[in-house]
Amino acid sequence: MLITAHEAATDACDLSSPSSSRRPGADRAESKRRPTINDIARLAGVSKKTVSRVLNNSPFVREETRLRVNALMQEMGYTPDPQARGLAFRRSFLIGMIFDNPNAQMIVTMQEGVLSGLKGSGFELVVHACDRNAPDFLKDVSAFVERQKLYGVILLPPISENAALVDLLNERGCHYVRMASAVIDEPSNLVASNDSLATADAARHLIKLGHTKIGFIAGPPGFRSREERREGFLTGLREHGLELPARYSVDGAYTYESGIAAAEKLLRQKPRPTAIFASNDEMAAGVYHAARQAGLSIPGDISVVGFDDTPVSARLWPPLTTVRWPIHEMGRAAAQHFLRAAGQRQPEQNSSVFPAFLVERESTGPAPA
Amino acid sequence: MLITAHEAATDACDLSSPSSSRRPGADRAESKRRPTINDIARLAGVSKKTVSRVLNNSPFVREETRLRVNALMQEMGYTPDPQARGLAFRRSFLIGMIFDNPNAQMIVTMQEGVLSGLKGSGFELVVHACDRNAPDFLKDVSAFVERQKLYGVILLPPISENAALVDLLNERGCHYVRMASAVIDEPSNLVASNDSLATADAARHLIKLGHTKIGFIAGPPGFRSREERREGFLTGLREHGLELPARYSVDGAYTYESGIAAAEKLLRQKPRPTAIFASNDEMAAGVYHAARQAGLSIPGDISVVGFDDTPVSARLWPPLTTVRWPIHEMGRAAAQHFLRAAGQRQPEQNSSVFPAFLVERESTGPAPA
DNA sequence: CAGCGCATGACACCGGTTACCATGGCGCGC
DNA sequence: GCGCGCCATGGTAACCGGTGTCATGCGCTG
Repeated sequence: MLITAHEAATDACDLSSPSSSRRPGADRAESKRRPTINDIARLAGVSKKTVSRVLNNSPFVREETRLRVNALMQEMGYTPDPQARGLAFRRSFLIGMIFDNPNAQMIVTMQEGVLSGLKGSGFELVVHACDRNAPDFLKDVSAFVERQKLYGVILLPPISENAALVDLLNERGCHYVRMASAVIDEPSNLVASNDSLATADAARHLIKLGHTKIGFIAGPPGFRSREERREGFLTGLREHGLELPARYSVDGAYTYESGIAAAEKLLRQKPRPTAIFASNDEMAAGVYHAARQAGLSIPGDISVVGFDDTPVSARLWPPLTTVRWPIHEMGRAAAQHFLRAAGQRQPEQNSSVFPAFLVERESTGPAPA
Repeated sequence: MLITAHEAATDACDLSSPSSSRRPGADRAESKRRPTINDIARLAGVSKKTVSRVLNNSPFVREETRLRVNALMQEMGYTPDPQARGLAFRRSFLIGMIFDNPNAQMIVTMQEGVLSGLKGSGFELVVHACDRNAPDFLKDVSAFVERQKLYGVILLPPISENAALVDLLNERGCHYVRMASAVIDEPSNLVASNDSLATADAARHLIKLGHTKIGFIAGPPGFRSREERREGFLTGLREHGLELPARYSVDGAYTYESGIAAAEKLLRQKPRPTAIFASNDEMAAGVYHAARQAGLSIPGDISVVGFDDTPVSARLWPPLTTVRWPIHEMGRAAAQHFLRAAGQRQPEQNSSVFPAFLVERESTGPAPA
């Protein structure tokens, strides 16, 4: 049963109307009515169609008329009803943000970025959590987009790489932005960071400190970022003639626990690596744990680098050297993508890349002799 | 300018219509139309009004008719258009979550809880960040609620304690739920934890370990949780005949940095406290930092207790003893509050308290001799 | 047979939009 | 100099997809 049960207040036996459970002054109902387009039209002495033209920036309105109508709207505090507008447009003014992601900080930061970009535009942000492994994943998302007639959709990693989902949105003609860790296949409707470059920097940083035995903890399969960070890291190594032997490369799951397990495995290798790059901060925190258990000091015995620059990374001891990517800015960019689509401005620049970069803190130091 | 610019596609010079920038197969427009209430009515051989009655669970529909219509809706994959419904209801089916809160983990967990409670109900969650100190704070929130005709609003701490905002919602007749750290003044429309009880437990825990010189880092003014946690802590102390001398009580700001500063101040006191309670985990992490700088071991030289049980607390070393409050469940409860209002079920139980409790980890130990 | 309750339908309406038409001013051709 | 047609502008009706209001037909009971 998908439908909410609204006992029909009139048809039904009217058991205590929904809204009036506690409303101090419900008598001044008429006076507090929101102004409608008809009110504005009447007061301005024009037709509602003309007001509508003003709202929609139609060029066929005399300047004087436009000014008069705009002033009146301002004065009356008029804002058009998004539902009525959406009904006629066959499209709502809602942006959906769809995610299935363990990284709370990333979600909130992204949200803030999108909201700041959307502020004052009349668009609102609707969040939607989902489970990309559920059998009805596609149906669920599709129903959400369809029902709400979303104006646009923001896909967070890893579901931003779900081809079936992207196809579905394309077919439906729904605006969308994919957030990704690299410019992937088809670069349209994409807001991306360049994880591989930053990760290569991380590798160079370690090499410059004299490390040659470097362990790598990869992300889980299914994440584009896993590949980007891995490739970038290998690139950084190869520049200096280094390779990544299989025994120094372990898979993780982007979780604390998986970071511990991976680090324990790496620390058992002979010779023991003198540095470890973890593909995200959570796993780097796991490396800290494992190093402490093994009685190793950071960075004296072993250097650690993470990725994400979450608050955790600065709370660890010593503070973690990690990679920061500009999530907030990427969120703003996504919002602006939709505003451009709505306002028809510069439709050409609909893809953008935001650089990630290494933040050097105290978890990396010279390789021990 | 509040209004989004939609160049009128017909009136205007039609510069490349908004949506059709890249749509593979746009010809089968008619066949893929979503079924409307009229379609269902026609196929069922009833009027649209009767279909509407079925949708709204009106008791005045013959059982046979209801079944027939329901079956047809199922078969056709019909879902009512929330915009059209909302337009007629003068109320949307959107729940707004309003926050001004630094705690990302809390926001995401709350969101997840709300979403899980809302799932399948037809309601959607719209997030709205705000700045409670901005001059147009009230106007901004009010405009949001008004424009979207929100069905309900969830207020996160600390703005859940903003009396002006609550009044505004009451006047408007808008459903709302306040999230709080205690049952405050008027307990209606409230979902709360009982911070004071859990904090008292924390105090007892430390006392049981032999601590008598206990430092306390309070939250910032303006947060109800500041008072609750403080009161609870004092209660726990007094049960055992202890007091909190002024020199052992410091204000913090719920941030890492403020935790460091507060802890440094406490550690300078003579005699030095052997335990510190920080009113949230971020500040507890700050205490770790200060203790490390002072060359003190946790919990050997000093025990630390936090509050929130954020992921950070388990990543610290040693893992932090802290208080967990069931944010996820509280979010679900908030969602169900609105569903009850919509479905008219048990309208009496519209307030609920969810217990917080101490999670003992390894940052607390016997008081040093 | 009046009167009542249930089940249903006709119709206007929510607040915007589009499609189409009416008007009035102006430039143009004769 | 006058009539015609075009373009800019604004009005009207229908529509988007659901609701509320009220009237109606039916079978019952008293």
